Amino acid sequence: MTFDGPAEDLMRHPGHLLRRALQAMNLLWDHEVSHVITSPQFAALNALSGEPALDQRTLGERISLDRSTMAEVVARLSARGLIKTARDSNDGRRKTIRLTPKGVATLQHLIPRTHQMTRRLVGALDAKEQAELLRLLTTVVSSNERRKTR
Amino acid sequence: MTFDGPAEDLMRHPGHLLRRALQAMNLLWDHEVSHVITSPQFAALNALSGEPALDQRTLGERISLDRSTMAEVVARLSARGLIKTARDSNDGRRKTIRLTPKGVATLQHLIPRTHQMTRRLVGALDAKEQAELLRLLTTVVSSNERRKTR
DNA sequence: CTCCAATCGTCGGTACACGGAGCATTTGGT
DNA sequence: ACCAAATGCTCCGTGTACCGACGATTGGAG
Repeated sequence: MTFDGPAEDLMRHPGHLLRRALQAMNLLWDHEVSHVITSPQFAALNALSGEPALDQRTLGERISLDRSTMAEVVARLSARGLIKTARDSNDGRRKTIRLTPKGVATLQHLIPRTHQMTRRLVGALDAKEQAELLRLLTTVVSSNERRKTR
Repeated sequence: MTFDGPAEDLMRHPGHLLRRALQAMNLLWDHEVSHVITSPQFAALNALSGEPALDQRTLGERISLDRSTMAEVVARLSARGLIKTARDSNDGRRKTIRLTPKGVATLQHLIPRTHQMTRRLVGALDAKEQAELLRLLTTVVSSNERRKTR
């Protein structure tokens, strides 16, 4: 028995393709959106624009980040002056997080760029295919929803 | 002007969905495949099964990892005794990498588990949709191929 | 044959991403 | 009112992932 190629063709593994696709997205993000604000940071700002004064854990649930990662992202956004944190007066355990005016401005500034980035990312697909990709990914994501965010 | 929700619906951003999908994949990987060998590590072993004695950089190109990350993955696989590295006698800069018997055995052992993991990941889609997802992701990945791996 | 540019690997720095342990605070059951 | 369980955040350890800089080595131009 000889080896003509790898044991598995990774190009047929959705997991591998997802990793590659996300790498491409991150690369495009740096070029087209910002090399300062990352996509998880953008997601956090965006979530706060709809629900101000979220506590850290809930914010993490909204954008699907665990506690540890959320803490780091919050620290960086805070250091950049895009958000402000405060202890919840009703619950001393919680940290409530709010956008600063600078955070709002940054978010508004980046939104068109994210659309441009998306166009480049999926530009090789026609409109129908783009919609289908969105639908399939949404199905995969929601069917694998995490039971519990530690 | 009031805010009824976030400025953007991230569920319509392919980039965000890719991140979520990859998170789901990684979670499944831990449960269904191995919490010791990660998916990039598996990819490396798999690539080596098809092309023994690759140098570190080329191995990275095969599975789409940059030199720094590849170095770390190689170090971990080496520490686990799954690969063996040696200086290339023809080119002192290069490190050639080979699977050990233990590496081959581990790869063979994990392959069925990766398929099981994939079934769970995309199980909510029918066969036709799974094939379509694979096709769309492949198109996105190849249309955003990196020009140069630093 | 001798430099010089290109190349390979390393290292340090930054940023996600997650689990587990630990601490403070809150809450629910009695 | 009290204490135990639950909860929110932090800290630590591990593992991708990438960039820029650096040293060693190679190979080609002159």
